[in-house]
Amino acid sequence: MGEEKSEFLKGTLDMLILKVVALGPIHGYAIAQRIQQISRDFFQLQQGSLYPALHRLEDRGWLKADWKTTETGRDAKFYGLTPKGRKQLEAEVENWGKLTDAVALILRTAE
Amino acid sequence: MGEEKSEFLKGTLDMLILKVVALGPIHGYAIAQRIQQISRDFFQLQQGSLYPALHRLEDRGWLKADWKTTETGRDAKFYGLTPKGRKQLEAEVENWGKLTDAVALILRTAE
DNA sequence: GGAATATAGGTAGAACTTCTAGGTGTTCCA
DNA sequence: TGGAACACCTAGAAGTTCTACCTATATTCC
Repeated sequence: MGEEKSEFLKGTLDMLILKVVALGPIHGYAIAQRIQQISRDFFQLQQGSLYPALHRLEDRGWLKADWKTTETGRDAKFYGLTPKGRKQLEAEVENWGKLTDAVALILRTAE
Repeated sequence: MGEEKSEFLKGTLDMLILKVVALGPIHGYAIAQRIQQISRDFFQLQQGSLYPALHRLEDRGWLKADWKTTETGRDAKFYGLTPKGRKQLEAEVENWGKLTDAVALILRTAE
């Protein structure tokens, strides 16, 4: 009943992943950590959301992955943005701005 | 290919409906029109999204409906906010603020 | 040495929302 | 009288995200 509930990503997950990847090559596990850190723990990205999302973005040609070795000697898939992915990120950011503007218009309405 | 695509509500639909209903008793068809008008056509709420959402909100005890007659002499279900619905709206607005703040933190990050 | 924890990858299936595409009937106006 | 706008609705598909699992390796602590 009174339990804490995990936060919904509300359709922003793809954009957030693209943005974090745009900062430089990074592997999946670190993407989740970064999103959580930067958002000050608001987003707690579960692996069951993360990996399907990464595969989806790769399938669409927005991300490209290479197996490399991390600093700590582990095998990990490093993701990078494709040119298509960069355009997609721009489009999503623009649309996010329009969406939040539209929501703000409605939330500000008073009778 | 180059066609216009309908806009996603990205999980905001419930909040938007609750907000519009909070402005005063209103029937479903008019809710969709208002959301579209106030958002300057950004949101184009389809009936197949609208009515299931209204029933969902009513089932959860956030909305209450009464059949009445419109000014133009038609039967319509007028929706109003329950006390529970008002609390839910406040909670959703608060969470929306936190969500957009968290997204903004990530989008503003530069390497 | 052995156990626990953190790191790193993943899948399966359910739950939920939203969309597409239909359907019914009424009132108004040309 | 016939079409557009109004007003209600459902079914089924598509898509995302969640819960709950799984594997394996490196590090740290007892």
